[in-house]
Amino acid sequence: MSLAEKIILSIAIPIPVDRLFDYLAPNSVNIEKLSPGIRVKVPFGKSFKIGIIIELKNSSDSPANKLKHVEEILDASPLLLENDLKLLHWAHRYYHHPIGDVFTSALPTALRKGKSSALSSTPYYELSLLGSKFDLALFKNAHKQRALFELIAKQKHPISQKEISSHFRLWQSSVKALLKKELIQLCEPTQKTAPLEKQTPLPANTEQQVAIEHIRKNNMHFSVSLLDGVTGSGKTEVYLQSIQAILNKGQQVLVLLPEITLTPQLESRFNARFSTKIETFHSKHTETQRRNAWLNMQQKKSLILLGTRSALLTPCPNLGMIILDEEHDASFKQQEGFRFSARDVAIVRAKMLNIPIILGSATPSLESLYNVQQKRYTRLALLQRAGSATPPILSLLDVRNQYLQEGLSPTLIKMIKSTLAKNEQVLLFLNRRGFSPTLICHSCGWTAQCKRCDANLVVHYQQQKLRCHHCASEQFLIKSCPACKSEELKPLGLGTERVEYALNSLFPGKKAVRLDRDSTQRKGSLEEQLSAINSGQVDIILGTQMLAKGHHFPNVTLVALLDVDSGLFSIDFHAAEKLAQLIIQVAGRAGREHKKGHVVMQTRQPEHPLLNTLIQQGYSHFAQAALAERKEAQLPPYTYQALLRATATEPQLALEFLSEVSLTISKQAFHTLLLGPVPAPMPKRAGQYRYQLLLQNEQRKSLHLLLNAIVPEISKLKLARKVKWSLDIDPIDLY
DNA sequence: AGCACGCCGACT
DNA sequence: GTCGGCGTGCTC
Repeated sequence: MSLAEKIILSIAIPIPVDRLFDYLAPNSVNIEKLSPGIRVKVPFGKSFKIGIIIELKNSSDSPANKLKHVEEILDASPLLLENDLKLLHWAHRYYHHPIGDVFTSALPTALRKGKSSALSSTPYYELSLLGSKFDLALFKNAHKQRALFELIAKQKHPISQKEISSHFRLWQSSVKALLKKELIQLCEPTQKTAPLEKQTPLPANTEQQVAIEHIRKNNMHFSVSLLDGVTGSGKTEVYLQSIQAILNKGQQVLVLLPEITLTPQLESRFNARFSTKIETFHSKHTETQRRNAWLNMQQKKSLILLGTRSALLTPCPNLGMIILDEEHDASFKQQEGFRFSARDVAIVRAKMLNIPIILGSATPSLESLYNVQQKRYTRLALLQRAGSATPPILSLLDVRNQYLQEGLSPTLIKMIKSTLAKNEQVLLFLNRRGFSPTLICHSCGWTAQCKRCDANLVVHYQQQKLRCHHCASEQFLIKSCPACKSEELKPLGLGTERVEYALNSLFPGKKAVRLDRDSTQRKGSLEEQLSAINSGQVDIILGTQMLAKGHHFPNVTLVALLDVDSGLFSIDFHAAEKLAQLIIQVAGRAGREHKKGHVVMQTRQPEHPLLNTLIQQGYSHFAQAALAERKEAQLPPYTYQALLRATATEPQLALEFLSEVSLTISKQAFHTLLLGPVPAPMPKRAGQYRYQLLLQNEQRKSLHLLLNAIVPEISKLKLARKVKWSLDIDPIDLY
């Protein structure tokens, strides 16, 4: 037992400075209580900060008189273990982001702020009551109503609002009595031993069996399986059976999803299958809930973690597999601060741990398909739809020289009518909310622009507002032109709100429902709408992006994308890939179950090669063609990019800053292509002027050597303090 | 990031 | 005369 008097601790502190800070160990602390991954409270400047021990050493590079003592050791044992630290070191090097930020990003906020890392000793019980299961810990902490509602919401079977109210009244009166007496008898400790399967696995088709078998055979070592499965092909069943094999080995599984909205669906399928507790981790949970889920995994109390990007870095000391669903989805990339790709970091994590990772998607990213070509990943195709479902028929609808009624061509209107006549549902997709994207003066040509952005103000007719979709600006809908005073102001172009009006007059007696960010703002309203749709009370579903993910509409047999052209012309080379993925995802909403689905896309570019390859030969041919184009143009994944962005209230500041950086780089003899500085695609946003400098190299290594050399130089530039700048490794959009 | 120090302009 | 603007530098 030696005292740690001469021990120096290198601490990662969450400030935007890419270095560690050295501290002396607290007086008379046992050296065995110190190790990397433990949180400490340290005096920093005038105040205190929570940091993480990164290294123990015998001497410091900084002068001894500068060193302060650690104020407090916060954890009895490391929160981040060796493997976690190794991964974070890698992420720090790869993303060139300040080390303190990177390391603390692995912790849930409660732990970042210094909350205790000891789990409460309340045992976990499941209470079987009125057919529902409850977590006693939650029940006790319950602030009556809220927790009760949460508990009800955790039920596996959807229940109506009415039922909730009546159950609630019943419980409210008996809560106290229950807690005191009956509860104890009703409770059974949850089994913590090897989880049993509750529901037996579904019979797998041949393709599924091949996939499951391949994954099972390779589940003892690192391997990347790209589960390329069309909508409805049963990817989830492959996940479930693969997970079971890992659980049987007593190991943990990390499952990542792009969005919170998809979590409950998957969670309920997991709950139906596994008797082990499923931890979920996403932004809708409270700090305490997230802390508990995180600690339960960290302490091996739970085996399955289901979460979004923010769950990726949760320590799992016995991790046996990672699954990342919808791997092509852009939301796996963090778009601010520490801009990591959860997919790429997950792959590195799997590699470091020598465990398998499954990437799932109906529309795999070009990078992943490229990695399949390079034999780095194994593609496991699921082409058959489960049951008797047949794939939808995709076709283009040439709308040139057609009279469009609020964006709907006569042919489409006919198709909608005949679908409705068969008592089947129609889904209309338009990725633009509001009434119209432009307000124009018919007499002088003036258009309503946002003062703070390079963007039009969008007409929101219902609320009589003009709104900017890029900043918080809004104003009342004006009646006369500010430039010429004429009253000839016309909404130009099409948004979902406008189409909704049109549908009501074009199809009287039919019920249309609009699903976009505006119509689903109220909490729970999306769920209400979805259940109305699935109970057959709705004839036409109209919506944006948010329709494309996860929700199943079994009675939809016609899907129409009203304006596919707006996605075709973009300066961003990712646009074609994104559009194709969107089209296929939206198309996947149609024709499940037994009914044949039709997907039509209105376009004025019926000859467009991308669209034609996609609809005639499918996504995978499209992807091959798109990859060939990328190769030809020397774009990722054949080259590697880093994007340096700068914003400032004065445009020349941002521009000068990037010019200086560009100069610094060109002085170094790296063969890196410099593109820019150029204004961002939207040069002004929320009053900030935006510029960017793109770095590209054929070798990832050379690019990173360059970044290693210049990132510290960038931070030293005087202008770096006057602008907001960020570095984006492997950027996925240029906005 | 957050804070202090410091050097300039316009106010009781 | 001082209050306070934000440019600059530092934090173990």
